[in-house]
Amino acid sequence: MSVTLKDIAQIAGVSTATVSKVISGKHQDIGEKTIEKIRKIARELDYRPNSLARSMKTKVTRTIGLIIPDVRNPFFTDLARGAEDSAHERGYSLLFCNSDDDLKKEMEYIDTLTQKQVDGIALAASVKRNRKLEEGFRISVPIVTLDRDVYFPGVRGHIHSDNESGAYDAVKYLISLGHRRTLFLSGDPTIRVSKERLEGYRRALTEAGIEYDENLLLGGPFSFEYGYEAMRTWEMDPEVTAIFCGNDLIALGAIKALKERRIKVPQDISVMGFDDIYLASINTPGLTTIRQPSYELGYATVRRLIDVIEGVDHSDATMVIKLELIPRESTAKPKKKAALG
Amino acid sequence: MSVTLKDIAQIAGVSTATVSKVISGKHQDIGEKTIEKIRKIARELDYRPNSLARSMKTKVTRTIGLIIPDVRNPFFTDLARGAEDSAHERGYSLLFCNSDDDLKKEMEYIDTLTQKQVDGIALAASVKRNRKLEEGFRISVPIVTLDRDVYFPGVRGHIHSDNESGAYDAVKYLISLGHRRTLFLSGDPTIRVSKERLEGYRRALTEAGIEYDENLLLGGPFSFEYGYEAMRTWEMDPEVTAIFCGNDLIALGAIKALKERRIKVPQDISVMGFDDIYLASINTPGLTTIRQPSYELGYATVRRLIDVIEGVDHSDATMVIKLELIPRESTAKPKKKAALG
DNA sequence: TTGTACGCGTTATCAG
DNA sequence: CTGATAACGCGTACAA
Repeated sequence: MSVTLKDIAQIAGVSTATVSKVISGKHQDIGEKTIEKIRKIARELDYRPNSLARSMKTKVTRTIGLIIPDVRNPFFTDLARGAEDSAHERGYSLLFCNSDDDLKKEMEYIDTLTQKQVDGIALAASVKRNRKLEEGFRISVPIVTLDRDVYFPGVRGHIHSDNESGAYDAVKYLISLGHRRTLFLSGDPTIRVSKERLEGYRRALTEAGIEYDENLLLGGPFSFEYGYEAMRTWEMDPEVTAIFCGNDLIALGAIKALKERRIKVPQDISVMGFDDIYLASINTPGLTTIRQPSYELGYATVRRLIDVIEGVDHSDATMVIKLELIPRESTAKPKKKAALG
Repeated sequence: MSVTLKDIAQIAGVSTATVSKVISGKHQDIGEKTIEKIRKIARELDYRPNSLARSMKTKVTRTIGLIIPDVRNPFFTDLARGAEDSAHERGYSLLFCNSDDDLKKEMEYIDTLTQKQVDGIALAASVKRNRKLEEGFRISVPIVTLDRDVYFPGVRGHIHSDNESGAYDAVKYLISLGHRRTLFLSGDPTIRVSKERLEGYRRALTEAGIEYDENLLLGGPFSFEYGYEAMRTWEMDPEVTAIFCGNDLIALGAIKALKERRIKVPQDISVMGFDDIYLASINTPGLTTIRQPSYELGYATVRRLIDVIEGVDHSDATMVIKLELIPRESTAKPKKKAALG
């Protein structure tokens, strides 16, 4: 059995109230000698407060939940770390949940977290939503969502990247290099981030007076394997001189397939990614991409969440993160031949 | 305020004891009608048990801690996911902590976890240990350690990879291809895993009648950057036809530097890694490596931990995981020229 | 300056 | 079959 306040009180010959005050630093009105005595005993007995009991009284656990689809997705790896750092800095612990993009699992996690009395939840929601199901789901703790849309009632904040502008910048950059026909190898086209990126893609085209061609839109999972397969089986279009990918994994898969088909990147075709995961920088060629500050995203989300929890409420409920273009070696001007058709 | 047992009891006109029994399924001796009544009210009020209160009584939180150096290290990314899956399957939640290889931070985390009354801790300890400090550190919860040595008293199990054999297999494989001089680009040579891998390296050499040359041992951080720098500045030794790296990141860095120096992998020089992180498979060329099942390692560690917690004690206190060689394209027979000197 | 007493929400023990 | 009642460890009015 571990040592409790009562034990200390008994040994010191004082009441638990006194000990409690000393331990939790509220000893404005306790005698110097008693303070010292209690501290000494606590040290000797290696006393550790029981957070559970404390939380029962205070209604505060200093624990928050983080729900993400899968840490192994590099985007969420960094995000998770950012979230943990943010929590740790503010003295909170993080309960770690992988939902596998499964709404049911996600809701079960929310349930568990709620029962464990977390002070709040940072939710990178699963892709597949079910509006009906969600709207009937009662949540009693503050939630801040991240990167995806959620219909749970009671969401207290929303943080996401400016996907539209990011995609716009990407395609504009390709156009500025001289690319007129750019394949958009999107991720799952049904989810919001993909739609937003498509918007950006189209805006850049429109602005440059290039007509949108829906044959240049391909979509699939956000994975290396998808990018690889898509480009392995892709029917070459000699006028396409660039590929803009839904994320870096897709881009890296595409590059691998192109290599195998003896199509040189960037000499024959330029490739752009999205996210700027670590692999993007160490790949050969280095991948030109749109950097999503995923660490910062996780960090900011948890900071916001804790602000909400602690009542340091921010006025604006949703926060949009700006993205940045990182030029590397996977993009170049199209060859004259190709450009001329 | 959320609804409690008492609320339900009041409405149902029974005692909290009765409600408690029904809610937690211990109603062998409760009347059918009362059961139904209570269930109905609970449903209508959307009652959620308060885990904190429950844990206070039962002394069990069904929460465990996971301490790793950094999720962003790909090895630990998978390990973390394996750990979470394992915990989730058994109905446990996971408190997620990144120690940054800092013993002090690690001890602080252990402290917090203890106060939060976790049922146990899975610890992938930081590299830099301090025997003296550790041995004075009292820990009251079961700990299972993972991959690294720890001197905390009270450690209840230890799981690690068979590094020596892994390295032995790697070098033996290189030798079987015909390589006689293999550079060992180790990770931090002062830590145990590195020492074990060096042992394996030497054993393979000895067995093949090749003399160990300490000039062929280089060591540094387990990072891409280190591998890159080391090979960028390496003074070419034409007799060295293979490089065995302390982990995959080092290997990938080395390959990048070699590429820049116009040294072809594997034609001019073979490169082997260690770990088999995801990048190893998608890199070009695919990296021959020793697969450490990091997901499984995390999974097994948590399973063991929970077995200890629940008293399903295993007899053997330490478990060694076998490693597997994954041949890919970064290794080949040395060119005749080189082989002939 | 210190102590008393109660409550947080739950479970367990035992008596009815 | 059901219900008081006492814990669990701590914090906090309020009293002394």
